[in-house]
Amino acid sequence: LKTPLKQAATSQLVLTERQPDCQPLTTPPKPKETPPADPWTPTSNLKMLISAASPEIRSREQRRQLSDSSSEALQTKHCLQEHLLGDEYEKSQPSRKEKSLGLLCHKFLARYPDYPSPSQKSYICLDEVTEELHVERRRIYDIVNVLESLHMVSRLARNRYVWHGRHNLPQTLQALKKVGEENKYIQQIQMMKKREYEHEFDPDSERNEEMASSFGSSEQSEMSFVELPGVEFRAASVNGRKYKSLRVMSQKFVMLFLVSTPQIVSLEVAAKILIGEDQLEDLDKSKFKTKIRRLYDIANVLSSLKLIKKVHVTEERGRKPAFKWTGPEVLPNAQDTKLEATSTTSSPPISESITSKEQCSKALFPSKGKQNFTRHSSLIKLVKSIENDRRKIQSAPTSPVKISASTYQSLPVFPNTIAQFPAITKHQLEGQSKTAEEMQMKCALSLPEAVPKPEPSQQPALSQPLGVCPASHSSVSPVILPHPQSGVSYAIYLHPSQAHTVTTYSPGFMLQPLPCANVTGIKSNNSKVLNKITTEEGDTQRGLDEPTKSLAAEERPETKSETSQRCLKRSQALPETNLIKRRKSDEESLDTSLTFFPSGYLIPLTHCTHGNKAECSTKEKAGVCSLQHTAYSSPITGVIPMPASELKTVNIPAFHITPLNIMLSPNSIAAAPVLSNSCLNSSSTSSAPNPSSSALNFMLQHIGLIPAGVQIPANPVVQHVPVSSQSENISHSSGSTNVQEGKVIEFTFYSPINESNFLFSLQPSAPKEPQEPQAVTENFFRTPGGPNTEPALSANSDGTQRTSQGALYIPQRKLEVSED
DNA sequence: TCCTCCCGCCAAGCA
DNA sequence: TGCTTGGCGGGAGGA
Repeated sequence: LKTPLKQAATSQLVLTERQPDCQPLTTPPKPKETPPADPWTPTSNLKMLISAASPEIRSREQRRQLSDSSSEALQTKHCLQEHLLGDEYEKSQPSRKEKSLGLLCHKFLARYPDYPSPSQKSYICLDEVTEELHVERRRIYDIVNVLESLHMVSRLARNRYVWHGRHNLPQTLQALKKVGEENKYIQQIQMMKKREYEHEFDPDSERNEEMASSFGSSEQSEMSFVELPGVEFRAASVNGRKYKSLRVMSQKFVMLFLVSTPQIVSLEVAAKILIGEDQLEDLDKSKFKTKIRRLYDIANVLSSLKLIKKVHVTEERGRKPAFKWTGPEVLPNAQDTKLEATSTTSSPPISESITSKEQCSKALFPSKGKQNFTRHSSLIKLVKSIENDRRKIQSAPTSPVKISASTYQSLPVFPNTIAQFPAITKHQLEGQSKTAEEMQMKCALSLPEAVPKPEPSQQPALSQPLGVCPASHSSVSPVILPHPQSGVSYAIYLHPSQAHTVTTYSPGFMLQPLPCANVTGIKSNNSKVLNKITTEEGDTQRGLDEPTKSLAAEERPETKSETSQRCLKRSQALPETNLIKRRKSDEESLDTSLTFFPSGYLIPLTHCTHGNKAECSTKEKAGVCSLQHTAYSSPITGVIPMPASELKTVNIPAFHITPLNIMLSPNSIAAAPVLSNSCLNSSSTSSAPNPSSSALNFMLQHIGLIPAGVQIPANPVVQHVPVSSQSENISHSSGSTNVQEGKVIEFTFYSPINESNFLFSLQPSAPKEPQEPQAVTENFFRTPGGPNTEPALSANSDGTQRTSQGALYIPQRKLEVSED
């Protein structure tokens, strides 16, 4: 940079030696590094000596100078510019992007035709390529390895490859798809997601370990390179490294796209699956990172080949990088190719052709497990008509939209698919006016969550192992509340934030996933299942969003029109889908079409045992198991769900109930039927005690719905809970809520004793007076006999007076309940 | 801060 | 033994 005059004058040769160093693509100059006092580096010194000693070398250098004169002039100019602009030099260097593997791959591919004439083979000489593209050999290997995995090139000899172009691509892709199916990548993806959710909730649970082991065992352990006949694999390192090579990884990566629907694979999932094939247990961060790095390498090349395209999948836990398959559609085993997959999997070959529909059902009904049920459309109609009959029996007000929405939300956790399940199944089975593509899309959209799902209607849901339920779906965290005095436990279903408070507050509390109903609304399901996919270009987004929208749109009207039916269906599935989906974004997603209204609620754990379909059907016969029995057998009962639209109206998002106030008096505990949570594992349909008014009253008193003195007559059949005349207490203690913003809250209440569901409507007895939010909350959770124990209440299980009598004014602002 | 991924070390394996 | 091949991870540019 600031060469001393002395040296500049010393040797023209040295100068010319240095000038080419300015070339960006050769050895970068390091002017700054040159110590001003000693510009003679050992290298230059040596070169000068050699040059001086050998005329031949000198003349060669001169020739090179001449040949490069033009570019040199430019470079000199460049150098001068650098001198002038100082650290501008660095900017003149090719940016990182310009050196990207993707761009390099583009350059590489541009050298060869996509479909070379078979008669004249193109050969690739690595030396030439590296020289012409001005890259390191190492980078070319990255490209060539991926191309090799697609049989677009094959290695001929050292330094020498043959270019096949895209001739073999269809065959290769088909082979890869086949192998991918054989390797059950779909299941692996599902398993992985499931595991992920479980892990999020319960990182050290045995279930996770089981899952991990099953995951590890289910996948192919030593899948090797998938070859095509005639395109043999002649890697330099045939053994050992072959199995870890970028080639194999690339093939697996492609397989993931080919087998999954939609053909979108996130890097995270891909990396985990690829690691899982080695050993999932040793999944450490560095390994994961390395895998991700390699996947980026592969993805870059595949992107250059226009086989995939980068997208982003927005999930509840953030934006994830993913890639979407944009390559040719691979028909599922349309024709049995003469492909030879050298996979060592023992999976039997797939003989039958798999239609997209079948894949769909495959994804939704994984073969393992007992969830492999579908409901025939006729059954759906049957259920519908039953439900209609029930509606007729019940008065119009008894088919509350709100409750329906809530019950609809009280969907299984598994939700996401379960939520759409009936619709999907219906579509699948009826297949009316739906194209196969649409079907596929639907399935696809539900795939991300397509863990093995139980069919709601056809089996006693409680027989479902708890472990199947991904607890982490729960939006409402069930908190097991052990009570030392009674030796029994309660489950409180809380919003995560509340749950957190609880755990913070009381170390004795323990967050434990329970098989409880998913209280999240369908929208949240949708939003999760139908991950919002955004491409960088944005075009794909439209395309992908559309099905999302359409599906969501399809769901919404149904929510109203077929709510009852869904309620029925889902209520039957509740026991096993008792996990309440946990979502951090619950509050944020209140603008969604449906959501639930979180609250704390004490539920004796007996619920999980008592509620089952058998009982339900019994009740149904008796005309008691109304559509509200969505809450049936589910601790969800305490959750007060509301459609988001309504929440919007009353600004409920801020409604929080601090669980710290949920205190049980020893007396009440003693009075309540409580079982240890081991009963949760029981699938027995053990008969509940005879309907007991004391139990019912206990519950009602505990949630502050009736004063301690009020007794509700026990009757398995619908009861009208007398409205307390003392309900003014709660209203008078309030202070801030605008009457116009008040809202009727309805919710179902399941009495494990009565085995009945009760529908409650809450209203302030004096709507003119604003209510104090805290008072409301307190009354919700106070122990019997406490002050202000009489909230206005009308409750019945047939709901006949529900809307007309009950109205609780929900405070507009956040309810903050101080510790009691 | 996290995502991306370039870069080059260095070991395995081949000629 | 030198060269080719490629696994691997540090760390830097970019978003």
